[in-house]
Amino acid sequence: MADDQTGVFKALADPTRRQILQDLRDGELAAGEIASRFPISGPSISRHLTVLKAAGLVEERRAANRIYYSLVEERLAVSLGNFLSVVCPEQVVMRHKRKKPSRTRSTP
Amino acid sequence: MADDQTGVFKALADPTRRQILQDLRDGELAAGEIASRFPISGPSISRHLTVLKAAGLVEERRAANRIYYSLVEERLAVSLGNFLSVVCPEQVVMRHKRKKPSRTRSTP
DNA sequence: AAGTTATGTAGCTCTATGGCTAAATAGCTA
DNA sequence: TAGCTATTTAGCCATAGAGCTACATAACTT
Repeated sequence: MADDQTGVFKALADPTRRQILQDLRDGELAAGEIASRFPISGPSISRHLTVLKAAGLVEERRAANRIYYSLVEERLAVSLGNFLSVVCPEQVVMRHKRKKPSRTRSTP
Repeated sequence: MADDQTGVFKALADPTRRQILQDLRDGELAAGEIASRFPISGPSISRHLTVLKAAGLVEERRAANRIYYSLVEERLAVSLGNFLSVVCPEQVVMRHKRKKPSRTRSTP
């Protein structure tokens, strides 16, 4: 994909893909489970998942027969957050999430 | 455009349009001034501006011969912010901007 | 091994997108 | 009015995008 940011925004430009991300908010789902939520064909969903994966917005985990997809929240937050902070820094605040806290204290 | 959100995300999917928004961050610019910053033709820029305007991300002001475009910051912040707050609410915080404070007190 | 389920890949079609040039419009300026 | 500048509109082309069906893979289940 062109640059990194373009990959993310292009991925988000499709309503089906945005809905997939939203569906993944509550936890991972197998490809088929995702497909069953939409009126379009399995292969089409498969391609949407490929696009999301290429953009780094989802990850896959293979187990048995299935392929489970899950949201990469930080990727999404960082991409959009970066753009927002450049174009309208006054209106949105990124909540910084430590990548690796030096010593894990009480991480709820 | 499909729904509102799709209009915004599709508009943002193009790097030239994102750069235009970024250029407008420092204040309004005439169409020609914008065009002169890119290696592509005037008419192409004009169409990009039409897309941004349709998405509600820029506004135009006509003065004399010129058409000045300016950023609609809130539109951008609210669209992306809404989506982010649905998909990964933990990571980004919208800074609420009062539309019309009933009585302006000490707004920190 | 054979069959079944879960997904992805190939290849086709149609529409949308983005770039270009040429021409139209709008509004100054002389 | 004639002409100049700024910008958009029209129309063309090439590429990308999204949907579909048919087929190929992968991995379980008998």
